Amino acid sequence: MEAVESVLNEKNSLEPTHYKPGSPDVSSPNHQDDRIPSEDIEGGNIEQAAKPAEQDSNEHIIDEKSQKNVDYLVENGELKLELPDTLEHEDFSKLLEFDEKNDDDLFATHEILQHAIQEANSESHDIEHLNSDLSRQMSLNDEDDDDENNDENPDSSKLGVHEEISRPKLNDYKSHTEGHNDHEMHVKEETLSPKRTLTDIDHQKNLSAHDVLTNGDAAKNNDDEDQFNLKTEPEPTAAHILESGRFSQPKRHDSLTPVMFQQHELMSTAIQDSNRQVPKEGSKQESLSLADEQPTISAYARLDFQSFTFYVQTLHVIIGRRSENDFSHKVDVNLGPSKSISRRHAQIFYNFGTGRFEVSIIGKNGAFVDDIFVERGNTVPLRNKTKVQIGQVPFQFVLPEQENAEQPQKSPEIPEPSEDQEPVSPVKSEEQSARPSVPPVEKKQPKKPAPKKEKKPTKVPKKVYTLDEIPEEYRTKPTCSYSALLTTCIRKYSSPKGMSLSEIYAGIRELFPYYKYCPDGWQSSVRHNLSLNKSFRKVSKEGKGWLWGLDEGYIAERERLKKKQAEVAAAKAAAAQQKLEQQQQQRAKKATTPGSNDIVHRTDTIPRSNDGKQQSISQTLAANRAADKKPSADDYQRTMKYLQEQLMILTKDRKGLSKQVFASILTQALAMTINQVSQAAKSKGITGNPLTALMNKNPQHLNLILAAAVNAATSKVTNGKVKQLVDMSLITKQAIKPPPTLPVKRPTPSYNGSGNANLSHARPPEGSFDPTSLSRFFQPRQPRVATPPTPSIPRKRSLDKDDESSGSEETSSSEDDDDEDDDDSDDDQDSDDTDDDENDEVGDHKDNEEQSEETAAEGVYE
DNA sequence: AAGGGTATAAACAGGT
DNA sequence: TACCTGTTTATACCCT
Repeated sequence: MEAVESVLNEKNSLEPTHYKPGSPDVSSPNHQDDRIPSEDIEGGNIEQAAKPAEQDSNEHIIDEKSQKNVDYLVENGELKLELPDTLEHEDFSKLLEFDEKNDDDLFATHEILQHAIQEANSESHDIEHLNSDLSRQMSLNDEDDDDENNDENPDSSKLGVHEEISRPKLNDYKSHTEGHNDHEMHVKEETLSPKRTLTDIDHQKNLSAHDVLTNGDAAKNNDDEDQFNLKTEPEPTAAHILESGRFSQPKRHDSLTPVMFQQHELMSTAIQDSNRQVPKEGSKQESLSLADEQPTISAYARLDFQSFTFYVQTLHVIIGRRSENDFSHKVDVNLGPSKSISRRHAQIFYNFGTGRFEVSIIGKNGAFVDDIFVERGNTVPLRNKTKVQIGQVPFQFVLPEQENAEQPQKSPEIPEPSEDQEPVSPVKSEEQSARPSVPPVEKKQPKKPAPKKEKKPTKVPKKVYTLDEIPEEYRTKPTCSYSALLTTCIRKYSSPKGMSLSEIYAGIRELFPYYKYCPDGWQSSVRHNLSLNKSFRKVSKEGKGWLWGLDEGYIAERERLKKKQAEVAAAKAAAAQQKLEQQQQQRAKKATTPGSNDIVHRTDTIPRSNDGKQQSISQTLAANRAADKKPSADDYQRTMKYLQEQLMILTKDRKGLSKQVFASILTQALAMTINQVSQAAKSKGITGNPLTALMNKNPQHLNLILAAAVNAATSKVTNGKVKQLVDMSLITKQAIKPPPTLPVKRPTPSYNGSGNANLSHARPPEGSFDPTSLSRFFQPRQPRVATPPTPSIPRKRSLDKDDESSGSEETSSSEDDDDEDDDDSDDDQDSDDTDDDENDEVGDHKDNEEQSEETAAEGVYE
């Protein structure tokens, strides 16, 4: 308590600088209505009073056209800054180039002056100012979205007392022209300062140690007026505060005395300090015609945006995004609706502990301070002319002291100005920590011990996102390969001249935001791919790099090759399967031979189906039953021949499809048919050659299956452009070439009886066959759920691989082609969904897209 | 088990 | 000089 008392007696002061409002008439009476009556505050109603005040009076959209209103508002200090809606993109886009080179231009727009006049204002947030520190601390932990309430509530009670003191009064601003008043105000505020200190101290109690290192120190040292001296600085390093050596303010400022900012001064200083363009001044002059007569505006500092100026008249300013009708949260400086800007993106506040203004980055996208990226949760000091960029909106923090260097320093305490624009280093400097306290004097004279010639800390390390910061859907890496990624990207964004590497990077990030958040390294892979994968070629040279494009020829060739391989694979698969079945049949046959009790025995030898699983008893039995069936090298041949012929018959009408496409369709259809029939039979424990059996027994049905497969394949291959090649409605009536006479007399017994769920429809004669039932065979392939954790984006392996896998072994036959199959599970379960038989919808857009992309992108390095 | 395809990382050279 | 771009090499993993 002693400390508190002493603090209260302190003569620290924090006073705003006085600016001349841009508006001509300043004469209007103070408009205190919107301000929180001190009674309320003192009476402990701060919370109640504060909120309405914030919402109602803090934010007014300035209509540049209604100068009158503006003036009025300005006068009353109510005016809050908000970007004109129209400013949004185009205007901001100019600011994209914010960097040293463009500083001048950026800040040269004449609009600045105009806005300076109109928007000099913001005031109030009384409560907040008081709490600057506290709210800062708190907000650091805040999520972007839950905001102000959290900030203010907790402390408001304590703050209330200080409120009256710290709150700048508009009256004062007006009377400024008479230098004397300044003094008065100054004094007035000094008395208040101590309370702030108290507040700070109080806050400290409530804050976790790590949150308030600086303040904590201050509290300890508050014995005399120097309580805020740098003594407390020693370890000002709250985890969240990053400062560069040069920023380290050796000493704390006992007070922050406001300086009068006069418009004309601003202009001139601006010109000389920042090389601002005269034109700007001119324009400003226009609007500031009354400059001389105008009262000054008290402000601690100001924020120079490209097209307006915001005067920091409170000790706590929230910068963020607010949509037009959203008054749910307070924003002192509205940066527009861009989603890249958080609703509460940053807050500027005066840190009594360090005696300077600081900016805390609250927004999840971080911000740039002097071109250095500062991520959320960090706080950096603000020096004169510190550049800040939030989203795409840059602005400059300007301390009056610097500007009015000529003027007698009213406030030696104001954070030291410095001409240099050295960037803030995210790394804490040794200097700072090493230098416990520096006499106020020091602070002024030597620029800074930091003779750093440092240009810029080499490179800003990319922000490392925590999981929470990454949108859920962008946390997992896309499953598609880089080559697919690149192909897609180039297809989508490239101009005929190609895309530069950086454009490709950007395109990829755009396509897959995952790459916005993931650590760097993928770029290397991208380059590697561009170089090695022949799908990509250099189109033209630009600057130091090339513009990249696709080698469509190569890609087409690749595709063709792939299809070919797919065909071969399918054939192989079919052959393999056939062979297998033959073997099984042979064994089964043997098993049935008299005197052999080796049925059981055989069960051991045959037992494994291709998938390596133990054959079930029923399978074994089925195999045994089929044992007497004639081995079927012939069958196989015959069946294949039949299928091929039927395919040709069914697809007489090629609907203009190219040979290549057509071949692909046939291949896939054949593969589908074989796999599905075989699989269905297998799943029922049927051995033998179900295809042959079906062919023999019910060719009509087989044709239906074939037709459905053709349509599915067609839709798939053509990406839905052609839905069906075969008219299913006619298929049953279509002339069917009779199956070749069989050397084998009887149809596969095994198939005969039981049939399987899928084939069961075949039992009844053609007439009763419901083609719809086939649709389930050819459902569009679902993205493989099996592929573990990585979801959001499609599967990864290329088409050809899938094709191959389809044929490889029966195990996989069940899930054969990625593209054509549907999972087994589907077979039995959602057999009769609403699919139309004929148009088995093959894949949704995405599926198709991906497929084609992947297909095209199929990357082969050599 | 071998080989192909792909992902990563890194070294290096040349350009800006 | 720092950084970007492009090439090349090496290694590892997965899949067929």
